[in-house]
Amino acid sequence: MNFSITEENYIKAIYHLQQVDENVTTNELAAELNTKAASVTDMLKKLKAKKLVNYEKYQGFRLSTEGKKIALGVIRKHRLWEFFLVEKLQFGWDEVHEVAEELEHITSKKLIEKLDAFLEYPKFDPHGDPIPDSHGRMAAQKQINLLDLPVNEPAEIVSVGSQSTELLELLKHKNLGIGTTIEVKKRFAFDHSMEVKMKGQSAFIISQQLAQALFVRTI
Amino acid sequence: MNFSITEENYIKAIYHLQQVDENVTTNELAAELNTKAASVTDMLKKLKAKKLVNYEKYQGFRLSTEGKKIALGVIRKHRLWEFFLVEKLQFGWDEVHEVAEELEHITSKKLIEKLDAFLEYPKFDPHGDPIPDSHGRMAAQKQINLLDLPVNEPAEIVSVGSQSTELLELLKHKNLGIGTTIEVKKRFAFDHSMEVKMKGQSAFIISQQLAQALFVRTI
DNA sequence: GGTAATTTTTAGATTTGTCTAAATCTTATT
DNA sequence: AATAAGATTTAGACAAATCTAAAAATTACC
Repeated sequence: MNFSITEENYIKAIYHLQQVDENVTTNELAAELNTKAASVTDMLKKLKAKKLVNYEKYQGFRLSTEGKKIALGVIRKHRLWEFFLVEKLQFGWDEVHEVAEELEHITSKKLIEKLDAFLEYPKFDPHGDPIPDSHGRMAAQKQINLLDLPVNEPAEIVSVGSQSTELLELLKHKNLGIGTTIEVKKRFAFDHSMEVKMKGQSAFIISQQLAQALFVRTI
Repeated sequence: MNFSITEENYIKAIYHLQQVDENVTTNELAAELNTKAASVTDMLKKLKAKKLVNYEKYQGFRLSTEGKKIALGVIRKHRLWEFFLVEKLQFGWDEVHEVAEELEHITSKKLIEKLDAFLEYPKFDPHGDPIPDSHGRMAAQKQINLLDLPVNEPAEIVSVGSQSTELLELLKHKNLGIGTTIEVKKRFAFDHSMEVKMKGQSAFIISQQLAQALFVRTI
């Protein structure tokens, strides 16, 4: 079956919200999609009729098995295109999100399989997120939040918590990115800020908000 | 300004019809787009309001200068993507049209410039049609119809007159394609069929309809 | 030049996705 | 357990793009 771009965007958004909390609410989804609760209710009826969500009035909702499959398909396309944009077209990793939001809705199955082969079956996208394979399977990222990284343990940044331009701009400014090696030197309980250090550079302070958006793997 | 996918498809279709006859009619366009004359009239009012067509009720219409610019932009994207699909993703040249119909509507300007660079600024797409540059300029194809090719003059196929799957299937069957060298051996006035020959193969017959769909350049 | 045939446009309806405002349900509080 | 606050749904409207059927304009023809 085929789905509209809007339907795909709803499904993808529900998938992302489910990562945090299995049961998704109307207001949460409206906020995620910059739309109104009433519009969400309308769309949920459609998605329920298509058996993509399990939804009971006033009770919240979650994706059905079929819905998850659709979500993973869209995410696969999104992340493969991001990889293509960065690795082949020399885009910066902080400027590919919007373009991939459009490319992910191209329908050809053959296209995405051939693109995957052309890119030599990458496992992670430029933001460090795993790319689902054609069956929806993806590598588990055993990553922890920078807030939870013990002091003096070098770790590699593997993923960022959001794709907002504001965050990406800040990361660029501080020269932080996927693959950067970083170490926590000191924590300040008052505001949860922390002093961190990159190899060969002097230490600097990052805020709680920023630390929370960064995921690392110890090395 | 930004245009909807539907608007872009109308503009592109008008552009193509104008190649044959400068003044385009409502019915022609409806046939080209597989829609109804009433829908065309509605859209023409919109395009006129946006100053993309010169249109007077009942009088037919043509693209404005601005409209032509939009059309060339869409055609540029379409042909660049076709080139990408064939050269990089190993698609057959007869299976790229539908996919490119979707890709041509991706809006990022930066994407298309980077794609152009990645492909090393190709001048012709896999069907032999010239690719407009970022200013809308394209190489003129001094090509003639196979129907008009003199007997015993070897020529190279540079373009096909339509992208219909029926035509492409026939070409594949006969092993004809862009770049094929061909020579007319004999013409039959009765049905305008002709005997042609490819280097190292025995001659065979092609119909008027097929010959009409092939454009060649003598060598 | 008047009528017939054809083309084009208008009028009114439909579908998809959205909105605001009002109604209804759930949850939190006392 | 009653009420207030908050979340969710319904009702009714709107814009984009489409359709069918009917009206209007153009063109073709005798």
